[in-house]
This record gives sequence, C-alpha cells and structure tokens, in this order.
Amino acid sequence: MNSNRYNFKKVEEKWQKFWDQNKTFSSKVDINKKKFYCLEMFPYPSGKIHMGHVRNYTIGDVLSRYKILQGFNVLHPMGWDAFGMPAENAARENNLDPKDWTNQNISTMKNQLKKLGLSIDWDREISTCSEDYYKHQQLFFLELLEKGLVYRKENYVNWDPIDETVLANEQVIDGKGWRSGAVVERKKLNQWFFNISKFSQKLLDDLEELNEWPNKVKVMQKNWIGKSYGCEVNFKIEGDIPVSEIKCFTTRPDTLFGFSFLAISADHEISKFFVNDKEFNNFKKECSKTGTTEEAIAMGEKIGFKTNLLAINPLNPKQKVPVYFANFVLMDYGFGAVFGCPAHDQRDFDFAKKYKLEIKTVVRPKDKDNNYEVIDKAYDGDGIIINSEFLNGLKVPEESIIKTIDILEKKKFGKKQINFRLKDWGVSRQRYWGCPIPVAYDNDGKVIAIPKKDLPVKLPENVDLNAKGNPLNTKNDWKKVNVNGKDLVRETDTLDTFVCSSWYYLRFCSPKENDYGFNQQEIDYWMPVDQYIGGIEHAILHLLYSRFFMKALGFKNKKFNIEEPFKGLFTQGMVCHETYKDQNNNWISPEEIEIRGKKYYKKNDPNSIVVVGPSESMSKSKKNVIDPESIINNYGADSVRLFILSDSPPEKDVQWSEQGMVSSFKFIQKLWMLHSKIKNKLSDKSDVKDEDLEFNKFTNQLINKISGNLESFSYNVIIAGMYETYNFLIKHIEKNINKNNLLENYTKILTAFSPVVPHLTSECLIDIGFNDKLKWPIVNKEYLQQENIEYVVQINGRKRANVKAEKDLNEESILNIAKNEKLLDKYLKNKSIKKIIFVKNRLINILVNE
RNA sequence: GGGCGAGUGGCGGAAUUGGUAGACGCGUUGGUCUUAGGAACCAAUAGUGCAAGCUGUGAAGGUUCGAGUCCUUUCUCGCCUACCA
Repeated sequence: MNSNRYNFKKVEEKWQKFWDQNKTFSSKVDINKKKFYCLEMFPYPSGKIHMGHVRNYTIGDVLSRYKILQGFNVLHPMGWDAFGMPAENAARENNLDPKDWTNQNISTMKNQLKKLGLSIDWDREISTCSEDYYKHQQLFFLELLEKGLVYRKENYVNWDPIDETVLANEQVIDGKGWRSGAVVERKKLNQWFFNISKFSQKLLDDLEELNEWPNKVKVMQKNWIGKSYGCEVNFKIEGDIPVSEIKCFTTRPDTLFGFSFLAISADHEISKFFVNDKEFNNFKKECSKTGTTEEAIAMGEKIGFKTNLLAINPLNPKQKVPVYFANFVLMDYGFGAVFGCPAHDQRDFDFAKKYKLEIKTVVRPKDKDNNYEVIDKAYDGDGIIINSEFLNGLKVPEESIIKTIDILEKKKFGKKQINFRLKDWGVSRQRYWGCPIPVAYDNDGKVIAIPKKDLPVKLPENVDLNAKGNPLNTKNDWKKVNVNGKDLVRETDTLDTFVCSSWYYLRFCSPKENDYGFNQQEIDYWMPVDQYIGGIEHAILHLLYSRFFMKALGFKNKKFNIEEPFKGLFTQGMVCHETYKDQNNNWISPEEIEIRGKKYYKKNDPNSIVVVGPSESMSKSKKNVIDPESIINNYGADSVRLFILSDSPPEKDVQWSEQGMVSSFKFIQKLWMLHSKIKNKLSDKSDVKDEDLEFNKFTNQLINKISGNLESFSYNVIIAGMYETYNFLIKHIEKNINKNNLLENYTKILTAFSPVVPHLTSECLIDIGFNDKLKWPIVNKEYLQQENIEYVVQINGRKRANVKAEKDLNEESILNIAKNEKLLDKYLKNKSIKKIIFVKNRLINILVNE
C-alpha cells in the first residue's frame, strides 16, 4: 500500500477534535456582524441516524460553512425532538424508562452526527423532553390561555376500547387499533385546542411575503387554509321538531332555484331529535362504516336518511324540499349542512339520481340556449342563469353570485361569508411521554391554571406503561395537587409533540435562558431563521403550526414582533435505494446481497434467486436501508458528504449507489495524491513563469461559479466543478508554473472545496503551511473575461464554424474574420448577404440568399 | 375529482435564462502497466453515415435570424390532496 495514502480516519478524527476543543462553531450575538441563522429540522431520536439525516445535515452544513467563510456570524444549532410515542412503545417492549431510552438514543445519534464533521454549535443543544425545555412551553401554554387562544371543547377521537386509549389516525388500520386489534370507536372527549383558525387570514396573507419558500409548499398551505368566498343561507324548516331554521354555507347561492333537497351531517345538532329512531341509528352506523380515510370515501356511494322535515327555498317560498341526513356532508366544515343543487354539483347530482330527486337546470353554458338541460353530468362551468325568475340572464359566476348575495342580504335570508377549511389545532394527547398540560380541575370540573411559580409540572417517574389507558391517569399520587389551599386534580393529557417543535428555533437563540423560553435581545438579533432545511413532509403541519405559534406569541404582545419564523425554506428530496426480494417474496437488505457479473445472489448462496425491484425511498419495512455509520467507517465522512451531494440536485430524490459511493471515495484519494504533487511542486526551486494567466482565470471562474451554485443550492454542480478542477490541475501542474501563483490559486481552490469536504481541505491547507483564518475568495472580475473569444458562426441560423477573435471587436471585424475562414467558403462564396445578427463576444449569424 | 411538478444519451444529470445541447460522474468499449485485477492510467462513448453531412431535449404546431428554454394543443409519469358545499 502506498504510504502516501490518505488516512481519512486519522485526519477526520483529528479535525473533529480540533473543532470541538477550539469551539470553532460556537456562536454569540455580535451586533457589529451580520448574522446568518441556518437551521435544519431537528431529528427524532429514534435510535440511529439514517441517510435522510445525512443528506439534510450535509446540505445545511455546506451552507453554514460557506456563510462562515463569507464572514457572517452563523448560528447553526442542533437538538432533539425527543417526546413522542415510539419512546413509550420501545420502553414497553424493552422494559425501560422512556427517558432512558430517549437519552441513550440521543447520545448515540449525537456521536454519529459528530462523525459527519458538522459545523454545529453543540453548546446550544436542546432536548424537548428535558424539564428545562418544557417548563417554558408550559408557560407559553398558560400565556395563550390568558390571551384566549387556548380552549377546551368536546371532540371526536379514535378510541381503542381494549387499550382504553386514544389513537392517532395513522394508528387506526382498517378501522382497528394497531396494537389491540379492537374495532375503533368514535368517542367524544373533552380536549384542548389552539385557536389557530383565528389567524387563518393572517396565515394566508403572510405567505405572500415568503418569497424564499418553494412555491409548492405555499400552495399546499394555501389549500390547507382553504379560504372560500360565499354566503350563509337560512332555510326555514317545517316539521315536527322544535327547530325552525337550518343554516347552510354555499359558494353558489346563485343556483338556489335549482334547489331540490337539503342535506345535513349525521352529527348535525338536530340529529339529537332522532336518537330514538332505529332507522336513523342504523344509517349512522352505515355512515361510520365507510371509514374515515382514503379515496374509498370519495369513490364511496352517497347515502342518505330521509326525514319528514321540509326546507323552504328562501328565494322561492312556494318550493318545499325534503331534508336528508347524508353521509357526504361534513360536520366540521361550514354549518354541517348543504343545500342540494343536483344540476350544478356532481355530488348533489349523484345523490339526486339515487333518491330520484328533481334535477333542475339553472345555468346554461354561453354557447347553449335557454332550453339547455343537464342530463348525465352536473354542469359547474360558467355561463348564464336560466329558469330562475329574477336572476335570469345574470352572468355566472361573478355577477350572479354577487347579485344573489345582495338579494339574500336585503331580504335577511342570509349574508356574505368567508369560510376557511383550517380547523383549530387539537393538542391533547392521552399519552405519557409528552409535555404535561399545566392545569388542574376542581370538584366542579372548573379549569384552574397551575401557578407559574410552580412550573414545570414534571412528568412523574416510574409509571406503569403496561397498564391500560393513559399512564398519567392512573398515577393517583401525581394527579392530586394543591393550589392555594384547594385540592385539585391535574390534567392528565399531554401536549401534541408538534407543540414542542413549534418554537424550538427560538430556544436555540438563548438555550440557557432560565426565566423565560427565550431572551428578547437574542431573538431580536438571530431571528428569523435565514435558511430552514428539511423534508417536504412537513409542508403543512409543522410549518403551519410554527407560523401560528409566532403569531400567537406576538398576539397582544408589542415586544414580540416576529411575524414569520422562517425566511427561507428549502425542502430536500429523499434518499432511495433499489429493493430486493427472494423467491418467497420476502424483502432482503442490500447487505445480504452479492453481485457477480451482472447477477444478484444472496451472499454465500449461489443458487438463490434475487428479484430486483424499483428504487424506493429507504425504509425499514422494505429493508432497503444503508446504515450511515458503517458507510462513514468504511469511506469517511468527506466521501459520504461528497457522494450524497453529487448525484442529484438537493431538492430531488437521490439514488444511493455503492458504485457512486466508491467513486466518491476514490476521488478523495485522488485529491490527496494531487495534493502531494502540488506540495512537491511548491518546494521546487525553479520559478519559470512570471504569471500564469490561464491558472488565474480558471480559479476565478471556478470561484465565481461555485459561489453561484451555493446560492442556488445547485450543490451537485459544485461537485462537478470539483472534478473539473481536478482534471485541470492534474494536467496544469505538469507545466512549468510559478510557485507563488500556484500557492495562491491552490489555497483559493481548497477554500472553495472546504464547505463540501472540510476535513480533507483543512488537512491540505495546514500541510502547505496555511494558518490564517479562511475567507471566501474574492473573485477578480478581470479574469472572468476572455481576451480571445471563440465566436460561433452561423449561416442562416445553423452553426457552421468557430472562429477565434479578440474581445470586443465590432461586427464588421468579425464578419471579415468569418469571410476568411476556409470552412465557410462554400456557404459564403457567390452568395449575397441579406442580414447579419451579431451578438458581441458570442456569435454572428449570417443570413444569405440560398 | 382538484392542485403542483417533471419529461434531455445505457443511467444520474449540466446548459451564464433565447445564442455551440449532452458539462461532470456512473456504466460500457478499446488500450497501457501488471502473475492477476472488481487497482491505476490513457482513449472513445447521442443516433446515423467511409466521409462532408444529416437527425436529435415525450409528441404536434407556432413566435424568432436562432427554441431544451417563450406561446398553443396533446400524451406520459411522479408527488400532494380529497365528498370543503
């Protein structure tokens, strides 16, 4: 083995230790320096880091290191999203304390992250499950309670009757509890809610200012908030129940004359008059059977239960139509009631067909006459109102809707209304491993806030996780609390873990602040996060909750003026790998596979059959995961960083490939060999040339290009630039070159590479005696310009030749040069020139008569 | 059903925003060195043709001196979302 071989293990350990001991990446407020807050979504401490983390944190690290080199005061922290159910489950399985399990994982994963050589200020490390963190969160909760942004109401939950616990939607599989297998019931429970819908409009409006966010994410949030303009309409009811009116929300009041039934949700308040009706109860059961998720519902049949009630059309009081309970009406949107206009709404159409209700056409397309009739499909396009008495002739949609609302308002049958889809955020979780909600109840069930001086409300230790239900609920000694001499019972729900991640970026600004969740001066300096980096899967929930949390903290608080937490957002793609199965259709992991020639076998089993499946996002269930730690051990952090960035643009999915990984590793070795050659050259005594224009140009163009690529997250192109640089240098240093010039250019090149491969470049730099503080090289623009331009010569728009010319020559000169080019003779001889298109320093297009 | 995005060699992907399409890497082929090579190095690599050339960025039109890039129509794939009245 070559003794000169790059020993990544030694070098990487050395530099990681150096950065640690020198606190190279520690950060503090410095009002004289421009700050840059770079944040990656913090991980859940599930056990080990995965390739997704490697990609996420490498992207963030490249950016942070670049910003440091540019002279920014960079805040680049890391912490742990440490509360959550996996800890409870793992603890139960292994008979551990969730806290111990979590802290073990944190320590493992921290070591793994350190091996990646990340530029993280570890002094700011936080963990959401520490009392030191969640006590502040409890205080925020009480503040929001005081401001009226937190409230309690009854709401439906998925209830597992065997485990006596509430299940999240994703824990309900085919209508059954994932652990117990019991049929899940819908149960009404008192739950805590954050009043996020109060900020619907604000959350929507402020999206406009987030111009460093991917449009895709903004669109997703916009759809989620779901603003719609419409009208509330009151329908008078006739029948044998003491209800005289039902309110509906509609975006299409202009189709009221097409009214043929009124449909209400099975959970509508008037359902209480039907609780003793057997048929109604059967219908309700039928509704819940269809399930609550997936497209099964969308495709699912529309069913209804006909009441003996009649609804009166406010615009046409003679018309009375039946009232149905219907499975397609949602209780938590609008008023849980819709007016049915089958001709112009597909759902209403399907429903009307099934129950043989009238389908009356009241809108015609512009190119049809007034006899137009809807036959087999609802028409929801624009056009003209017909068959609607005083509304006839109005243009659909704008004019017709505005006019109709006007009429309804005048007659007091309804009013203009804006409706949002966004619902309040239910934050109650009937779980142990979360932040306790700092309230208690008296004998009458009245809510009493735990006094702020008594915070934190600590999670009790030594709970029985195997007992049924919420462990906190059975912990009687913990439940009892005395506040101001009164015996109370604690709230046993804990907060949704999304609450923890809604403000952690503030905590990073002042992680040691004891009296409050953050220090005002520190957040004023560091916030907002300049660049937030994470997966697209958080496009709605986490990012929307965080945006809400800022607005809620700032509500009635003049000192707090952060409107938006994340100025820039970048969403990286996933890491994918081929999938493998054996002949019995069982997944096989890549480690169990051997490739010989072009065939895949199970290791040590030449007779085995391996079916290679499509490349999919790495997941444990498909066993197509690659363990980052073993890769780092085999190839080193720089190689992994290089590879994870090299193959695809960061926002797209990347394909893990062993071959690619190996070639990145080899490239690191080649760079080290190159370094030895350059070092030898530097100690060479012969200085032949004074200046090396070609080298200077190359370096300046490279720096210019990489700077641009860094700004635009084109990190894969940076890697290409590194290869090009190698290809250039390995040839160029064979020439006689000036020593000082070489040193200067090489130093710049190493600096430009350093965000990607920091260990290698640090080692190379110190090896050539560089001891200063690194700075991002300033591009000398003179070197970006070419003195000799290679012009493209086109004849009639087709490229026919290249000619060399000096910079900035005029059209005439270039034309003359072109005319003297032999290759062009056959195109130009005996032809007359019609027109010339000349682009200075780039091309000339000569149009000739054929 | 609705929304968003993408289609470029055998593969991942470049292309200073309308100006030489295919940078860079992988793979493949040939060669050098070597006892050997799944090492290293050199060369070739969009298709077609001996060549000059011609054809080429999912398809069809259009604008332009010039289109991967802009416009219109269309096809395919991916992701998100879903009875939202």
